[in-house]
Amino acid sequence: MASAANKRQLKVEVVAYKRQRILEEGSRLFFARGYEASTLDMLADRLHVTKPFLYSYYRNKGEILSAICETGIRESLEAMEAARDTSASPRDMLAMMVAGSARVVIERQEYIVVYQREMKNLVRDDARRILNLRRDFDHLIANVVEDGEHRGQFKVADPGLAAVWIGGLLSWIPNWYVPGGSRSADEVVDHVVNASMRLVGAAG
Amino acid sequence: MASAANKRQLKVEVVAYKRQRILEEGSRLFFARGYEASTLDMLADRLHVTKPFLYSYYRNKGEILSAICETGIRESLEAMEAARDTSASPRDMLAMMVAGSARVVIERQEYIVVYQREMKNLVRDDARRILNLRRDFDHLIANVVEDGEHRGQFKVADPGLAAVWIGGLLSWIPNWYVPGGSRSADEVVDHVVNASMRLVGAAG
DNA sequence: ATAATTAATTACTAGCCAGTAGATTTAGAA
DNA sequence: TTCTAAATCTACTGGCTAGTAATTAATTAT
Repeated sequence: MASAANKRQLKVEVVAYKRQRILEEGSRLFFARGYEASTLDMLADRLHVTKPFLYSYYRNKGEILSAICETGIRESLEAMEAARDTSASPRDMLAMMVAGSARVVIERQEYIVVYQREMKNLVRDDARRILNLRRDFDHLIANVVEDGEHRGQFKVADPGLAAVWIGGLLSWIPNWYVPGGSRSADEVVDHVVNASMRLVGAAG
Repeated sequence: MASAANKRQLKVEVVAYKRQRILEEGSRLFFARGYEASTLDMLADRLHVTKPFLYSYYRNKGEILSAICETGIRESLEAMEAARDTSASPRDMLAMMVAGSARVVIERQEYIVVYQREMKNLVRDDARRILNLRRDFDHLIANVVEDGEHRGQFKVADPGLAAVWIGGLLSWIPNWYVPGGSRSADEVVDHVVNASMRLVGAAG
């Protein structure tokens, strides 16, 4: 039988679920129509609720956007951190990092595209917080590239720049990968990993 | 002394200049604030004119956006076509193509970024017209990559995909090149050319 | 000079939408 | 069942902006 504590716990989960559903539909809507052109009434309709419902889960429209942007970059970052925390060689580690975050980009296309496109609509504080995540992301790549360079596995002029290039490849995926199209997600991941390896001048 | 024909000619040029100035300030404004968040009154203010002035040079806000997007992609395309119309080897031709359009991207950052970000706000016909320019752009790269592959100068699995990657590198420039920053425009062009060469597996 | 035409402005409206106040329904506790 | 609190909805508004009609200013032609 359900104790009071269990019920409280359940309620917390339900709230979290509702917040997540708002982001899910929000990311699809903003992806399809753009942030400014999307109205909260549209978002509410898609969720079969009303606008004030949204306001009891997020303070305002901007907070929904910032949560979407943060989710996209944070999940990519987490995939990279998981790869960093192995003891693989720089070469394998970079491949794992790129593959991991490529999978996030593919799975969360809408979040990533909205993040890139609509960043400019974030209020200053949100923009800074999210920019810092982005910086962490770039540093993670730069560090492993630099490490590989020192160990002679890579051949690059400027590890920081190489990291930016790789970030670019990852961000570019949604521009050409069509879900359900001729290329499978795994193929796409392979291509991105290979392209990254070429960019850092990995032998092979 | 000015003939009637000369005056007519001059007037045509003045109209063209005004239209171009609208695009110039429009691209800066849309770049800085986003298309939807920019109002025509803001744009008019920057040009020291009034909103109805704009309406006598463009039918509506959307037409200004589409002209900006088209300018960005068209100039990049023209730079590529100029390189194609030489008799250079695939390797040199690709380098010239990438360098040429990289220079356009650097010079016209605002146009390019607005094009990428705000494409979704174009009405159907404009979107199609501009997408076709984009296709031409990709095909131009793909053709030279394929040619180089056949002649053994490049080593790629999928020329079409390699073209997309290179397009991605070019589009990514505005995300890290800061005008007046530590890297000169020429350095940036070199980096992009080198990265492109690595992506197509050019020897050397 | 002056009439005619072109260019640009002032002053307005219609519609849209983020955000909110207050009513109503639903769920949980006693 | 009835009472209380939480969740959600109905109904509204204030501000903003694309687009326009009517007017004035500037050019050009006669």
